Amino acid sequence: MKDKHRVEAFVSAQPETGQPARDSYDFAAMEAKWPSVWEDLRVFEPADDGSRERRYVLDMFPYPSGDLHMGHAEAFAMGDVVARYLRQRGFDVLHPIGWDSFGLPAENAAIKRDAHPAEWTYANIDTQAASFRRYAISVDWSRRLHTSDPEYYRWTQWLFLKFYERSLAYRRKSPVNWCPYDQTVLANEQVVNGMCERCGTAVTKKNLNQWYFKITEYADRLLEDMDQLEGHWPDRVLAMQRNWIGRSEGAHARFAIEADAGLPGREVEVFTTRPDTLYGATFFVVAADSDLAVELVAAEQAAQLDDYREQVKSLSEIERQSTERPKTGVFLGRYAVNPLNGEKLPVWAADYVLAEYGTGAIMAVPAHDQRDLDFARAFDLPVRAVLDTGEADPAESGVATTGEGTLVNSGFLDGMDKTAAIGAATAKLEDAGAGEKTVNFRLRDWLLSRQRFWGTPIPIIHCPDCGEVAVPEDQLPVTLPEGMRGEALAPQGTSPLAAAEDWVRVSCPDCGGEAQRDTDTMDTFVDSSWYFLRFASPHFADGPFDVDAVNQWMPVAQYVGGVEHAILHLLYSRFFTKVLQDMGLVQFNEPFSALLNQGQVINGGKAMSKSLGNGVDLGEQLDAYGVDAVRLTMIFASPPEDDVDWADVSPSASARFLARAWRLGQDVTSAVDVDRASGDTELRATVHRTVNEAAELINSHKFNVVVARAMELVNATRKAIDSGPGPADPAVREAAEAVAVLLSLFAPYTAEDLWAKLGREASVVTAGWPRVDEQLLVRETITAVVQVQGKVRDRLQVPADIGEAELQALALESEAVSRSLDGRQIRKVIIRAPKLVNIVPA
RNA sequence: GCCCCAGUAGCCCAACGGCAGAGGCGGCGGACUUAAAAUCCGUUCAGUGUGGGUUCGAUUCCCACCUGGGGCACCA
Repeated sequence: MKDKHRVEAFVSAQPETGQPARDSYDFAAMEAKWPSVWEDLRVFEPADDGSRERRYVLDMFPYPSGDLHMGHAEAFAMGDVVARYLRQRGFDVLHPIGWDSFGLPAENAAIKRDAHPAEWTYANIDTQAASFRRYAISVDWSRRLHTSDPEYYRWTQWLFLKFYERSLAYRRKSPVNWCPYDQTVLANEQVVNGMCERCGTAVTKKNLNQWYFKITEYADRLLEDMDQLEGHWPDRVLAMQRNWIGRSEGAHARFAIEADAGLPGREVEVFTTRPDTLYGATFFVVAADSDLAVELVAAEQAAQLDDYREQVKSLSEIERQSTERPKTGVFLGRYAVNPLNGEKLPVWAADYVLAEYGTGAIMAVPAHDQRDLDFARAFDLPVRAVLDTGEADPAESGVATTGEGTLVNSGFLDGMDKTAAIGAATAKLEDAGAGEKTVNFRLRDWLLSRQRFWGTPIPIIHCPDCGEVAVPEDQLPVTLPEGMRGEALAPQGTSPLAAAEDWVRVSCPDCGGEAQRDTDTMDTFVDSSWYFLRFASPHFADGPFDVDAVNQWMPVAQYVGGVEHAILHLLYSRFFTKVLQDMGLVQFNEPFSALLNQGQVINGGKAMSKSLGNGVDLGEQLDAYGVDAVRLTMIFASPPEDDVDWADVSPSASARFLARAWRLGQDVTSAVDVDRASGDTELRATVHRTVNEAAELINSHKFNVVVARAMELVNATRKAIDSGPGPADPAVREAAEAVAVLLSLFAPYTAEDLWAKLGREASVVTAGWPRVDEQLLVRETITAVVQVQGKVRDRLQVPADIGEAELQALALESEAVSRSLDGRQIRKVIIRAPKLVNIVPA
């Protein structure tokens, strides 16, 4: 760290410095003194009695992966600004904390140490909780929760069963993403560039029987309701969700597959966004890995298809997704009939068509789709352009044309433009009963089962006679089996729970016969999809939450967290909320009204990492500079959503500022009850302007600018004491108290200590936002700018209420103006009294 | 390839369409000191990525491009 030596000097100088009569700024003493006071006063607990308007501020709850790090420090500092501000504004603020305490790392640690995941998990939670207390986040500790507590996950299970009742949870066998390292399945959202999001291993496909949530049923609402979030959520998060949901409008078209060599005729539907190009279809492709391919293939080509499918299966996800790879495929020996023109198209199987998207089959229009064109050129299939875009013929150029143009070679569509042709072709399909307008989504159902131990057991019993049976509500929670630890949890491709034979064996709730528990556990994103609801009534025993409490607090007024959850957690939580709304349990359709993505804390332009050796230890920073200085550094460095580069900031400077602010407290000599209104007008105006502006800045999340304003206020107050109206002026007290309240949002210890130094009683947390006197915001004189053709030529001190004519007259008298006009005629004068005059010469 | 965001001083960053600079870092100078640290005071530095457009006036609005960051991507 570049200013390390300065810091040491600063810190070690603490005990001896200062003039004899003055205390020195001692952050360690403050950190020792105030937490118990706050606890006794219970200032961070909401009254929850309806006496004041409620506001819910929430930080994404942490995963207990060790002690807190710099990233936590930043995120929670941001959330705390909002919570503390709203409290000062008189709202009843709910600001809770809990832990997302199920998950793989605990299990891996347990295997390595021959321990139980709970031991590691709860030890880490204790460590983090202690650090959070030191860090003085203003949360209501009485509402603390952990998703791995049976009293929490019984309700996760209850919710699963409610989804199951509504057919929103179902089990199906299908090819799923499989991580060979973690030995478990992954949701689509957890596969990043063909790799396991968690460990980076290349993901493969496995055909397994797994549980899903039917999130696709909510695709439309998840998309539409984003309108409400517009302007309150970051654009990029909304963009990512839209992208992920992937709505596309188009048409279904049904192609008849001709009967052939003993195989009956049948129909196969395709999805296309370009029904206008139907006449340009020259072949037909089905996904190689789909059942459809096997069903369609003619006997003669069956062996070839088998070989091809084997070949496709052996490819990793990364290889398969590469767009560089040449097109491959096999002819299936069958023909499809174009519903519009009756043309016979050869049917192929290829891996560039995805089984899971659309219908798993496409009509190939090589002239106007690059992928189809690549395929056509690889297998020498015909290319027929049906939209004249004025570009080179795709058959010659090898470049598919996708722009606007006029339809050709297309029968009744000829001469139409693209948009008209899309409508006309779709209408024709509908008339012919061969298709219809439709909307397709990229979003797939959420695969929620995991073959791991440390998670919420799926409350289903498999009975040989009755099939899937829900565990009756009164038997919840289905707790994890006791006594499993260490190696017993090692991944084997099947769930570790399967080895707990006594646990697995149960009697069927329906028939009483011998049955088996489902041995999978839930994705931990299920746990976190409803925790924000539990906080409203964390000890409620008769359901996942008290409906009234939830409807009083929710939706969350301000959610704070990293952008890494842009699609996973946030999409799932939105989905849960909508389902709960449909169940009548909540009265809102979106859980988080506003979202703030804090940036990351990096060091030297790069993410902190062990391998780079550029990690910064939060504990060391706190020891060296104090909690407040670290918090202030995070907030002052940049706007909340930008990254903070620890190499670019100076916590020692933050500490210096805090000390300067805190020292104001010892210079104020007026009594606590002095009449502020009798104070120095100039300083008072500064105070009121600062407070007024700070409020606006916080509303627009410009916390860094608020800190700058607080610095200005401290400077102005210092000047007033040393070379202005002096320490006894009531305005100095007013200013110092305003500093304390402003600081209470960022630097809780310094603020509280300053407040006490000023003779006020704890706590500054509930001191209330200073009332702004509008009179003091009005300036008596103002600097008017005189421009000639937009360039500043003079400045005039004028009364704030000057009239336009008067201001114009003054401006025209200016020597600088006449010099700059240089005899030219005046064409026009623009006046914005009292701030500006712009003279436009002819 | 498509989508989103951002480019202001040596650095981090401010600036309702109206004086480009509020705050801080760093640098420089000074006060205090035997000296240094700490503290305090003062001071330096850009015309806003590029090119157009709208406007009396553009960092701000519009268009195109460049650079950087991020997301999606064989999604029919």
